[in-house]
Amino acid sequence: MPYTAAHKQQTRARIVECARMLFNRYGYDNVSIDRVMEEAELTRGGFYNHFKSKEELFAAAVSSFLMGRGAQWRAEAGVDTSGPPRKAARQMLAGYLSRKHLGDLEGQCPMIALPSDVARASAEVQAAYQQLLVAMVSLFEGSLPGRRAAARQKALVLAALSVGGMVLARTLPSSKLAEDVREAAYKHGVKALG
Amino acid sequence: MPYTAAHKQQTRARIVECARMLFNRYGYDNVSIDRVMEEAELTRGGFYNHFKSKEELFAAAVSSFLMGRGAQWRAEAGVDTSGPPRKAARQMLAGYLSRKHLGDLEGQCPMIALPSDVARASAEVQAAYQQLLVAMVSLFEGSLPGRRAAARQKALVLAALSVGGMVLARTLPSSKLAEDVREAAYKHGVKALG
DNA sequence: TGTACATCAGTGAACGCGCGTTCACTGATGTAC
DNA sequence: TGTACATCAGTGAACGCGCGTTCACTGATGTAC
Repeated sequence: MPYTAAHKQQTRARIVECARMLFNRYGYDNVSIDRVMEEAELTRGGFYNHFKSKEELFAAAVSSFLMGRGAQWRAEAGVDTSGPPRKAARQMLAGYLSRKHLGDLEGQCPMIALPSDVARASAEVQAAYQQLLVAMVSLFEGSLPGRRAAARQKALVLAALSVGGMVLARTLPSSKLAEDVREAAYKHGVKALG
Repeated sequence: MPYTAAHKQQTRARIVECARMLFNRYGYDNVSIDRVMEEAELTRGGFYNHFKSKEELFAAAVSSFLMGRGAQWRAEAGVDTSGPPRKAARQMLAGYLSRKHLGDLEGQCPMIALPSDVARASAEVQAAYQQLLVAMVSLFEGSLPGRRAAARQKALVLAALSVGGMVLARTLPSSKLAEDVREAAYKHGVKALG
């Protein structure tokens, strides 16, 4: 067998990572396969050795965030999931709703960058999006005291507030309003986490 | 002057309304000018008699919701802005986070349908989006008692929660989770409104 | 009241361009001997 | 250890197609007489 299996895997991962960054910044429809492959220092023809369609790449790109760039994101934001859950949740909230995260077009969470793109995409892409939400909800839920049902409900609210606040802030023209929304969501979240 | 000014205005309004519905359902990039004009029972060539670019149409489509389809939306949802503000805010919240609104792809609020499209569009489009948010925040803010600053902050949180809850529910595959997010956001909103 | 005219909303062919995908190929590589 | 070979990751030209926009035109209409 020429080329190792690891070599192909690495190439694939490089394509996915480039796609994730470009989709995040420009949106799914505005990024061509050519552009992704060029960014990965490859030529377009090889794309279909790795993916059966552009849509499959989309799912892989969204999905990759959790363990890939998202892990780095958590490290940079100081989110320590091995410590006390309460502390981790507070760190997550602070990092997620930070001004830094708002401005990080390529590194930001795909839940913020791509909601309407995903809403119109295949079930596979939506499933990848759901993974991200489930991870966030679980982190919040695990940090909340009291009965399970109540904690889960509160965690869902915190997730909707976090993603919603950031989506709004990203969508508005850079303005005091955008900053106010982000700030208000953060402050309310901190209070709700306790 | 052949054709009345009103005639041209009406044609323009028809194009904008068709565009709003199509953008809402399929997204800005997935709807061609040809498609919009066809839906409005016109041919593509006439488009540039009314708009200088597709992007200008986008801004008009988002902007049109507030006084156009949005007014109808409020009427159907039983939102009575001429009555007590408290009551109007409760009606708005119930309508906005309703299952019916979630399923209404063409008639839904553009803040839910098009956030990432708008985030990548021109400042004019983003300004139109901001109009919608300002209207919602004002409605909530006016219904909340207490000091202005606190009421405004609470109103921003309610808007982030409402839009965020619906954006997440729309983006997830139709699942229990989507329904849970919508429900949790609604229940928390009701409590926060008081 | 009836008619000729000027206006401009609307038409439809055409433009250059970039898209997702296919395909015959090339050449770097791990393996068998 | 050195070499011939089979594999398949990667190449780049080509495909049909739909896009946003332009433009020379047509013909329905309100107005002047």
